[in-house]
Amino acid sequence: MSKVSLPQGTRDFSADVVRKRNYIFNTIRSVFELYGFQPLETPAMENLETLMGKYGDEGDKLIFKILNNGLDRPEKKEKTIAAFENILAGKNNTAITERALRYDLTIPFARFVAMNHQQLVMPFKRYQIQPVWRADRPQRGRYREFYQCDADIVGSNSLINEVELTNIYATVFKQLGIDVSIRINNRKILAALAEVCGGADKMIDITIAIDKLDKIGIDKVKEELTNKGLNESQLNTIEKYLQIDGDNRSKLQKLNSLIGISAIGKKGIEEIEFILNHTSTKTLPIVTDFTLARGLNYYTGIIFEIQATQVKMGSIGGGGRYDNLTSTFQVPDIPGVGISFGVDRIYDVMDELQLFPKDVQTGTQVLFFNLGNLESDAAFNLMQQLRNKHISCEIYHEQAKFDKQFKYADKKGINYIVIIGSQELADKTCTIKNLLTGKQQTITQDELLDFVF
RNA sequence: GAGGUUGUAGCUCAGUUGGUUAGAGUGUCAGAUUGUGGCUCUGAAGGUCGGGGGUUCGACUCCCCUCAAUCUCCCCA
Repeated sequence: MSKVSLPQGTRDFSADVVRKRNYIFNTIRSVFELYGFQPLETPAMENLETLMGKYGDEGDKLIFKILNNGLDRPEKKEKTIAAFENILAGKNNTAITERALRYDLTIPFARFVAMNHQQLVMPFKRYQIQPVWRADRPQRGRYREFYQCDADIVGSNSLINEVELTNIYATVFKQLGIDVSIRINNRKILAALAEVCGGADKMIDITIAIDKLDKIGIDKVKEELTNKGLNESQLNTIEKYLQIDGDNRSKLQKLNSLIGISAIGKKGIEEIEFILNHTSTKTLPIVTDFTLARGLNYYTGIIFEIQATQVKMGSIGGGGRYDNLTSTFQVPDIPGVGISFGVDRIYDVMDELQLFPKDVQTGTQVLFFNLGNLESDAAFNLMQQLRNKHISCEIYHEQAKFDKQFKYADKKGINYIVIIGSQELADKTCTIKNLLTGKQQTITQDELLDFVF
């Protein structure tokens, strides 16, 4: 074992992995652009105070903080020690750390909007594909450095935006070849359930409990809610709510009879109906799921979650509507709605189902054999001309036996080799061989430049 | 943050109740093979057994600590 190592939860990506990941990134990016979203990049680090308090207590603990420089300067000693005592007491102290690594893309985006909202053309549609860092305990599919791909629309309350985002999900996963179900729900419906159960203040407890339904079963959910102080008739309502089934339309009908008396519940149902009416459920795999809650507390309307249907895996995407994105940055509430793609999990799903196209791995297309000084000079010249035609080529790094040069091409997955030896040099020809078919032909050097690889 | 499992060559893994010089397959490199690869054969390199400490005459093996991977909970992508 080597002594050099990687920090916990981080990874190197070798060529074949990078190519496959780029295939996913490029697919997502091109669809974002197709729908009129603009790119945004923000710094790897933010001021600590920008991030703290935005992700809940658990989230705050998982933020990577950056140690200030110059703490060892003698004149700062007293201050540093005092600040360190503060840290030990569980408080933050900017004398020791005032910057932190980006934890997600949403809060930096909110910060950006708060700083620039007067210049931005509203509604502002941005997408962002960058790594984020979390001091989480790594597990399968969970890392301390991973990429997020977000698209958000801010400054508009229109449900057209939700429809567009639903279509983006459908388009991306269709292009990638992954069968998914797009589960949707509405926070307003969850709020109405809490209201009807006589405990509007219990909404958080109720949503956390019912979100676990498929994991722990209905009895455990009821048990958990009893412990939170819900009574028998409230539990009955929730049980009826959880038993709603059928297709999307009949689910909404049953839901309406249960919580339709609540104004906010009616609104929530109407919003979901709007999405269903403006998308084709024949082609889009939209499934209403009233148990869907999603962890982040800032969602206020429609929420999404994407599940791969052929592989057992956590969600590979999610998002929703929020009404108060910028309020914590002293800017009047700007509403928005956004979605996110989990690239690392999408990669795992595609790898398992072997969905990556074969040509993803094509690197160098042509290898020129190196058969001597004069020969390689001629090869060099031709190689540069091919490169000008956007054909990626390389020349073997030294004169060597055929055997070695063939094996090099084989290992690197190069499909064509071009041989220019003394004979070809004299004739101004070259021999080109397709390593997949084994066929070879000798053509003039001029013809090589127009060869279709 | 709590608990469990695992860690031996680049990779996949053997290694007996603690016993002398830790093995195999695969991969790598060289040769058989001086203008036609993938096969075959021969040979070589590659490990202070994740790291540190302890018990012992003696530790890959037993104990403690630590690091990493992985699983469950929590939380999430």
